[in-house]
Amino acid sequence: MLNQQLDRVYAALADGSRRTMVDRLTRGPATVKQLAEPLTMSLPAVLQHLRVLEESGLVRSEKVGRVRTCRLEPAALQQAEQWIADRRAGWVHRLDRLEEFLNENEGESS
Amino acid sequence: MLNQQLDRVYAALADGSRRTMVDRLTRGPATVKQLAEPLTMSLPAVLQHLRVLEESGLVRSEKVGRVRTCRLEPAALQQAEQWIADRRAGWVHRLDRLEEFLNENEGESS
DNA sequence: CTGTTGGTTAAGCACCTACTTAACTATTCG
DNA sequence: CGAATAGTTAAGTAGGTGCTTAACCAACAG
Repeated sequence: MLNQQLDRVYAALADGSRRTMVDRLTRGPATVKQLAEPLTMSLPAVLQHLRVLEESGLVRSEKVGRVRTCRLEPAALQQAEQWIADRRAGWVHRLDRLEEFLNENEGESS
Repeated sequence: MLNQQLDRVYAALADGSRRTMVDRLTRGPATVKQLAEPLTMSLPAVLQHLRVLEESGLVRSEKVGRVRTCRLEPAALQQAEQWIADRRAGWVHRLDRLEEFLNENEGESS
């Protein structure tokens, strides 16, 4: 459940165009046109990226009149950050263990 | 350059099996066999996941005798964490501005 | 030397992804 | 109204991903 959501968030971030879109949205809401502007691809392609971002939960959008306005959903971003932070924390804790010292110095005599 | 590396790190993390492998490696180095143990797939499949992890820079491995030992490369993990942290920081800054706006216009209508 | 363990390579297959173009809808402007 | 704007849908295509099985090699263990 949560695992699949993490899959989608990381998969969404694994594309430069989508990261550009996310980056733009950190500076405030934007229309589809505005999100497309810095990208060198057709509008339908942008729509498909947007769909990936929405399905990952990173972005939410709402249509008013003929304009769709997109905004960031920081909870999903935080979830992805947290997973990494937790693992890095575990790794740091391991650094304190004697076992590593022993492994690194195994058979070192001269 | 760096962008492609980020692509690869996020793509590597976008798979539950690979995250399981990374998680295992936060508890110390492991052989291919050990990484494969909790996963319900063939050894060649695990090798392919390992290759993705190595190409992303998240994992480094070394073969001694017939045993390949893998360990985490936390720099890549930190890079991925940092990208998100930077964007979240930008978003938080924007929130402050919104809050400011709301405060300035407090009680202005009913 | 022989068998077992740990890993590796190759080939094949079922999806999935990131685009494209063409055609279309719905809103707003003059 | 009619044209321009903003977005959407559909269909096709090239290439990538995540597995599988079969066959294989290299390093120990007995």
